[in-house]
Amino acid sequence: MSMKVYLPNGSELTLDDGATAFDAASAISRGLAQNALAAKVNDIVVDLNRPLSDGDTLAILTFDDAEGKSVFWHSSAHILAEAVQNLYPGTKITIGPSIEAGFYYDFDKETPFTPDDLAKIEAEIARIVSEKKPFVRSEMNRDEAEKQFAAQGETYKVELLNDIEGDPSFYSCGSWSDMCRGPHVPNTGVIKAVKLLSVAGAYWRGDVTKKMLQRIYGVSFPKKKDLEEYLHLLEEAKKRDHRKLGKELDLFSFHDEGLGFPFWHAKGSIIYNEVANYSRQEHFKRNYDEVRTPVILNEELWHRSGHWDKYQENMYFVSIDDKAHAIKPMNCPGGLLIFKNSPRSYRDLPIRNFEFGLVHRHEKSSAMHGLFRVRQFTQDDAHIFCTPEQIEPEINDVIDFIFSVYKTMGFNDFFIELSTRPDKFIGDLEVWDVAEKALQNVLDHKGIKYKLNPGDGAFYGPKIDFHIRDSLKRSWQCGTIQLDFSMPKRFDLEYADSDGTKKTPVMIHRALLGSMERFIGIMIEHYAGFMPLWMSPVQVKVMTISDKFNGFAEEVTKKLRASGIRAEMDYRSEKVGYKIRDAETHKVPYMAVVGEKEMEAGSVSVRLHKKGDLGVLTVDAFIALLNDQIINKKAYEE
RNA sequence: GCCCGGAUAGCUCAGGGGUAGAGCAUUUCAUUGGUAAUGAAAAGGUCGGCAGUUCAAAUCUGCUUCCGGGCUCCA
Repeated sequence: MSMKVYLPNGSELTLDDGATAFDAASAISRGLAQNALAAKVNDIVVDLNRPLSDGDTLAILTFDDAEGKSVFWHSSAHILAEAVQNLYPGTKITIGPSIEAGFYYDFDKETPFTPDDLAKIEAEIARIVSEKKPFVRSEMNRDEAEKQFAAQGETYKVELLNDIEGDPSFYSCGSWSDMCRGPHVPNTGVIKAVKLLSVAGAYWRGDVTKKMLQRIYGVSFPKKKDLEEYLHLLEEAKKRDHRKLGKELDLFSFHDEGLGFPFWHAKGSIIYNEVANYSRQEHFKRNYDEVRTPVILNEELWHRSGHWDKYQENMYFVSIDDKAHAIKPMNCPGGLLIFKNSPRSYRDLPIRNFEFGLVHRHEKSSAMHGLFRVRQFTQDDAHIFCTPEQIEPEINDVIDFIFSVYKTMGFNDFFIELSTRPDKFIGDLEVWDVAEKALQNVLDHKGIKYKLNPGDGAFYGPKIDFHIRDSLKRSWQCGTIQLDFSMPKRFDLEYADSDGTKKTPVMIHRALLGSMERFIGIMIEHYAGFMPLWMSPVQVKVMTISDKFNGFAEEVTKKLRASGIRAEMDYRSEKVGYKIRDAETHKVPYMAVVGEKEMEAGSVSVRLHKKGDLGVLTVDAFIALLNDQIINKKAYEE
């Protein structure tokens, strides 16, 4: 008897009855059979040795597939756990999933792992891999499983068992086994290269009230070369770290005198101001008005807004004339007071008030991270007050606005999350439902892919967040759009509608870049410090072949600066190669080399960083070239 | 807040119970050189802070501050 299965490319494959996914892979090609890690049958990822049925759709998963990687890393975590229990008997196992890049396993062990331990564990893993032990799936009656765990002292597994419906499945490698849904790679031998990266504490089930476990992070690959490449990539990524580049390029610093409060140096301030100027222009184009609200406001306001209830621990307080005041953690209450200051008509709506709002939040010191997580930052914030009918078009426009700004900044790779009502919220349930639906509608109508994050909304409304990854692929929230029916009510905002009745406006909180600090940090990493010309702190370095041409070089520098170009001259009596190297390492985009020929012709030799000599241009032509790129905010061609 | 690791010159880092090392950067002198490092010299440090052990601590121990990697948190 034979059966047919359907492959991803639409073709069908005829197999003997009882054939497995591995048999199918072998039938397709020997290479595929060699690289096969798992299979996807009717959209479910399963073990390769699982028998197929007639009519199944089948995809063979290799390390090139995201799901293949995930199985590979999950199996690696199993081997890690076995290695740890072999070396450190009495260590309890918990969970060990695959993650975006690699895997981890959480252990309960009396003494924490040391870096030396990691090396030993790696060696034990290599031994297990060399045994090429098959992963064998089995099922066990749950009572029996519980008995076994109790006998082994695997208390965490008992707890996990309680959350499972039906009988649990197990995967064993030789004598070692772990309760697991699977699937797994065929045998330990496929995991050729494993590197344990770090140890960290992690609460059992992510709950602070529970015990802290010892987590080991690792990564693995089917080939040694892949691991080497990955580790090299990691090293390269670390060189892009904005904290490192911020120091090297003299952009910003942090000091013990004000932990978490960034100091913007001259060069960093230029980037900051260029971004802010650009933002202002774009807001102007889109009919926003810029406002400015105070940094300190009395405490009562924060009670009214609900922030005090929820975030007082993260707020700073000061006393003025014996009255309690708070330093603003958000700009919205100030924005509400501006709206409330004048009578409003439906004809005024939507009102779009934009603000570079300087906020302070007391983040835990352990949470701080360069410019990404600070205690003082500036939001490119806006509050849109509108009628219910205007919600969807306004949100639609904001999303377009964000896309446009991110594009100019050079970001195509970001992702979107829709976060819904949290446990601690204000306002009515029905209103929340309407608000969530509105956000979802806009996203759906625009055909935007997003991840749903249930329970992660702001306390006053649901939100759409825009996340961008840093050089180490950690994601950070940047843009945000939050729909709020509660604050306007709490602050008794109203407008006169066309029928003369008073109505409460809807408020949309939104930020495009989010935090200026965070976004600039992300940009520094994105560009590896090679900022686009328009925001480069130094756009041109003028340098002479010898001191004899300093006079002319000074004229050139002056002329460039008179045209608004940030040019600096390197006066040092060094060879031009030295000055070029210096400019290159400081990531200055353009170098203007001046010698005898240039002085006679009134020209400069133009050099672009990373590219090299572009030839000779007259000073005017050079200025025109620069201005074209600056005004149009052009990116460098790669 | 919790777990682990770290802190030596402006930067990157080596060293290690007996008066502190390198490279780069800085300053000075010589050199005036055509697209990623000219040569020489000088200067630069309470080895994060406090206590303890010791004849002697940058080195060992404890505490503490800050930094890094995670967990938790992130309006």
